[in-house]
Amino acid sequence: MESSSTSVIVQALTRAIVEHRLQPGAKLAEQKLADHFGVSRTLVRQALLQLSQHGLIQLEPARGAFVAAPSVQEARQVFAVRRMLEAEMARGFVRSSTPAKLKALKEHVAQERLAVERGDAPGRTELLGDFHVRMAELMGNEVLAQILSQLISRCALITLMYQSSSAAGHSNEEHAQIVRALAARDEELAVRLMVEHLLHVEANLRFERQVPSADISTALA
Amino acid sequence: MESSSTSVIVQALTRAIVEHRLQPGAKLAEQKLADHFGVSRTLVRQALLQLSQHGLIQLEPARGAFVAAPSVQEARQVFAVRRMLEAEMARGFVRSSTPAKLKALKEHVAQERLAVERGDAPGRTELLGDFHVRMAELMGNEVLAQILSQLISRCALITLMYQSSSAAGHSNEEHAQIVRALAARDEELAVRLMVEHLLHVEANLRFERQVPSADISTALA
DNA sequence: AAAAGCAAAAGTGTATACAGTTTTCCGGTT
DNA sequence: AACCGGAAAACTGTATACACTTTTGCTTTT
Repeated sequence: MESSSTSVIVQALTRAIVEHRLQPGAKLAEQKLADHFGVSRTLVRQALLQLSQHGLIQLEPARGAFVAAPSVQEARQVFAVRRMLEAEMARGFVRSSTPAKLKALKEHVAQERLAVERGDAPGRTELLGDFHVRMAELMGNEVLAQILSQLISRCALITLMYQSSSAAGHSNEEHAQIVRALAARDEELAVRLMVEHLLHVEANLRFERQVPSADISTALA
Repeated sequence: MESSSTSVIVQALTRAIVEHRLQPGAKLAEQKLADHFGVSRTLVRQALLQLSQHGLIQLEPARGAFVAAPSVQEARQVFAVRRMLEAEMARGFVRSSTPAKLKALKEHVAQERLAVERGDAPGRTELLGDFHVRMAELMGNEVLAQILSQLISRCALITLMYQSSSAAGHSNEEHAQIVRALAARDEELAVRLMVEHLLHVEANLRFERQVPSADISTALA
């Protein structure tokens, strides 16, 4: 089993959603997607099923697939889980860190900085999220990395819905701080910085703001 | 979208795998499952795709679906993630606990005890796992509850593969201890007991033991 | 008798067909 | 002019069809 075509579609749609080229609430018609990717509805449906499990789209019976529009409550829950995982991830990273792993993280932060300075919004968002996934991967825990990867995709969608006043540079600086703490092998500092970083990101979201939504039922929800 | 039939199949197969009625490595032929559930292969394939994402089955291209046989490494990763999530879950539970929530947990532990005393192996395994999911649900974090639910299904499979010398009664007693700490609103104790509980469960697994596996490639892996 | 080879059977991967539901759009009514 | 109603179009949910791959089992060969 396992079709490579399906995962291509999943990745393409994930990028489109996370980069905000598909706005929350937008309808994803199966036939149109099938035409676009040059495959049958069968494969599109498999991809949509996966995306719904990742929390990026919502499936409504007999109505179809829509880009997810996470509620404030859901957004807070996602961030709460991220704090749980990533605090301990920082601790574990200190314990299993090597010069090579630290170098990889430092280089990633440098790339983030370039994207921020370049004003490259999509690349910036992707790199800022990937920092956290990269850490999980470097720790060698694939289970953690996969879960985190999905949570961070959802966060990207959330961040773009409740558009923060672009704290991108701030995030990049905090990543740099975290890496310094990891390099110093200061467990408690690394954990604290990570938790505070995630709290900052969440605090910068403007939950009061209503996003113009693609369909009425979402707007009135 | 969203077919109720698919989730029925997912649940039925999950139970069968977790209750060890399907042994690791066993082949899951699509047509046989389709006949058994009285549906077409289409729905079976949707279900298998979901189960593979839950880590309960493995899909091999053009060869089909097989009940997962988690490696020792994967088992340790799953437990590591559980410790991350559940330590902080215990802390959060103390902060948001109410008499009603505590009562629900106490009753659950009592049910576990009955199943242990009754010698009801499948019911016991399910209840011991559900304790952790129930906690997440009572905290009101659905994102956490869903992730934990999947991790615990994987743990049930792992536990049955690396069959521990039945520490079921021990687990039940530790659950009771945790609930007492939650009732006393002792955050640090609750967190410590939870982490130790998970370490005990993991420590009781006999990773050296090789499970008789259903097919050769798995056996030789 | 064991091994290699090949044809038939079984199984997976993708596309298509079809039934049932939802959405759209147009004409009639108030 | 706004609203309601119904037929047509579009779309989803499930089953089936078909091409291609893997497995099986028998036959042939060494």
